[in-house]
Amino acid sequence: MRTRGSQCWRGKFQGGGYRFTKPRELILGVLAKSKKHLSAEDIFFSVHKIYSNIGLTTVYRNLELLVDMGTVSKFNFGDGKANYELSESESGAEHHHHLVCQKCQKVIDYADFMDAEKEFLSKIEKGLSKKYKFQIQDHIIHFYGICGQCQSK
Amino acid sequence: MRTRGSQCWRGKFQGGGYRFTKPRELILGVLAKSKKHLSAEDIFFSVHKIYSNIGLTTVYRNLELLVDMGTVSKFNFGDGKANYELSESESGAEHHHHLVCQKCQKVIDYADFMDAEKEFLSKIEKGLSKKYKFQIQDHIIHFYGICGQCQSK
DNA sequence: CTCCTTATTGATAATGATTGTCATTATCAA
DNA sequence: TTGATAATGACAATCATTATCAATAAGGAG
Repeated sequence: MRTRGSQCWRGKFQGGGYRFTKPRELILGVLAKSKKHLSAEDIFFSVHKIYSNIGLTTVYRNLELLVDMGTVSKFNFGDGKANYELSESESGAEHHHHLVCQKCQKVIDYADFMDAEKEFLSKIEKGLSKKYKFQIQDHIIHFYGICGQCQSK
Repeated sequence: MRTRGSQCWRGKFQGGGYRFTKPRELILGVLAKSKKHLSAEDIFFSVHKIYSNIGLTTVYRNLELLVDMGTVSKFNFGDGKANYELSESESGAEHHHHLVCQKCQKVIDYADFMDAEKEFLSKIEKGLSKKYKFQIQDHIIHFYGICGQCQSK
């Protein structure tokens, strides 16, 4: 279940006719360690510390590729920049969703009530994909509101 | 329940110490007629047809205000631009969510299974807001996948 | 109705995130 | 080891959005 070590990633790339390069290894390494959504720039800076040759363009290019490969998930929380994280199937991370504070833009991950969610999704996914002929691959649930800190101001 | 006519909107603005201006009237008019998520540029062009003085900056400024007032909802579907629509409480529109095609970026609204959703939300909202001290105001559910047209290509 | 304060506007420039270009470099199959 | 070409990085370009600022207009006071 666990995908460990860069050799495993090598195969993913080569299987798709892609090459396994230093930037790709390091970008995935950063994502794997962080386990929380990072912006392209965050990733750029992290990689830059250990590989100062890296270009921001390369980070964007590879994130796009990784999203296409299904290895990485891309989110938009409404602050103008995209965030990326290893997709759950890759990271073994818990399935989770987000609470987005509309004052300070903070994002809280939560992974509670997944039993209730599973029950809910099982009820509707089939119906939706039939009615709209839409092949569902993924879903997100975002709650918007005010976080504790912002409430007490 | 129905909020009809621009005089009703006038009050909303004036109540908040804002003025009721032509651009604001027209922007709301476009949103009210369209009933589907429009980008700032979409709105700009629509208003421009009947009021060619309008500036794109003004559209952005007023959309921001309207979002703050809770009159308009802002979405990010991941295509780089934000989309706006009258919030449900204003438009009387059905509560709905979105199916986002990852190939062609098309967005399908759906309003099915709302009973199941209500049941699900009632189970988890209270728990979430307690556990994370997060005051929930709104939520979105997006399903990502491939739409019918793109499947048959 | 007129005046006056000031919220609002629109043109413009500026920003910030992301994408395109292209010559150079490096991967990996043969 | 070598060669075809995928991938890179520097740079310029684009796209959405935001800041600036002088000119305009909404609406309350008189």
